[in-house]
Amino acid sequence: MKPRQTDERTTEPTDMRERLLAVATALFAERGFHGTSLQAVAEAVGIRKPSLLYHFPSKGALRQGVLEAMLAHWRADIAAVLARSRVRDQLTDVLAAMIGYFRETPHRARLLLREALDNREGLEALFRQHLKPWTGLLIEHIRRGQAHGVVREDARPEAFILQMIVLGVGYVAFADLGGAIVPGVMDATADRDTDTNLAELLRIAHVSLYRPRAERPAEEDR
Amino acid sequence: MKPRQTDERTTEPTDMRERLLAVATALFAERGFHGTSLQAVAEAVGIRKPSLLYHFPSKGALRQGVLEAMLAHWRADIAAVLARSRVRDQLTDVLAAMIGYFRETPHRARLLLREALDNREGLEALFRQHLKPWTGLLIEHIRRGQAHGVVREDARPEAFILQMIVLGVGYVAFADLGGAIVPGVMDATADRDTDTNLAELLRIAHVSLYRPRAERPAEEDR
DNA sequence: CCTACCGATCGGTAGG
DNA sequence: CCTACCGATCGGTAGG
Repeated sequence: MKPRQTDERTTEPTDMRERLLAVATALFAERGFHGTSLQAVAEAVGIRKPSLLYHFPSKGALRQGVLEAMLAHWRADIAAVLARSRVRDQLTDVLAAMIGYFRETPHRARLLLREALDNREGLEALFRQHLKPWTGLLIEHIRRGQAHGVVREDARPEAFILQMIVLGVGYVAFADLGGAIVPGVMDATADRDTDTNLAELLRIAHVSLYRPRAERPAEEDR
Repeated sequence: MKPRQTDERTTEPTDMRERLLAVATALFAERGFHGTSLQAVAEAVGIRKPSLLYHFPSKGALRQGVLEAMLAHWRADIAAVLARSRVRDQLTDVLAAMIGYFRETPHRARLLLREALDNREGLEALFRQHLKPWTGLLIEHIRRGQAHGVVREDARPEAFILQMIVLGVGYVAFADLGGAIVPGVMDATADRDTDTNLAELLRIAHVSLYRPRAERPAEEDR
């Protein structure tokens, strides 16, 4: 929204800002906000600490920038996901797409969890603005599904979506931890088990949301 | 296992250790390991920092102590939960009991998530020792349920348990964040919605694990 | 975007 | 369990 100030004196245009955001995102995600020093961020992009502080006047401002950049990506990407998957019977497609999206950059899932833990208020404010509208759409879709007899009547739309977000984000963030918790998971080939875990997640979502086909009313268009 | 050294010169016996662990657990959970200073821990129990370092020779040792104390509690409490709920049809009882247990001390759920994020190896080692045997029992129980035709055949026992742990811990840790994510959740009375969310979590678990009663074979004892 | 520098706080030690 | 103290690093500023 704010017109980004371009510094005329610099050789390259200010994509330095974006490089800093990318590096800070990764470091905050892996080591946490308090576990990451400005020095470490600056070093990773090849500048000095005071130069970083020119782009972001404080460490808190950097955090805010990281959070806003992530949410901005979501706005676009979630819209794309929702548009791509024609949601009729397959609301779980949306979930699958979300998880796939997060799996490409597990950074984001971990950063999200961290911020939920130690920056609750800041995250809440951003969520309310950027995420709530989209979850609202999904909830409404579930309600319509219930009216059409496709979705189970005992499902509580809001609570269901909330649980699926928790499950999806948590699953991605901790995908590699499975073997330590449950015997037989991820002891051997990692990819195979990751697929199994993902498939199970989607099965849980699907079974707990949709009525069995046999019990559904005859299907029509729309 | 290690015989705890009792300091003869001290007036009170060394329950100072336990007070330190309790306070450190709370602070690590709320502010994170890197966000908590030894000074803050010492201050909270009313001693000086070097005195803390007498009980725990380093910050890392304190973290380890906190983790081990938590896992030790689990060993006992999980056993109690498993013994209490006669698991026949109601494996979700175990889940409900677990969540109830965590809800009493949300500290533990948050601490667990934090450690999973920035102390992966340390946590893995502890899990492998203390948690895996219990999850193994649950998995075997699910398998038996499948053999008896009570549990859905498409459920993958290991992956299911893993997802339920992620869901349970995540739900407790972020219970108060729901309103910011999903419209209509926790906008009004918090307790009411917490119950709704919990009920939905249990519904999801139950529906996705058990076959509908109608489809089950005639039930016999054991 | 840099060098030079600041006070505060960090985890930890010495020594009793 | 304390006082006294350490070097290192923290986030941030001055000034160019």
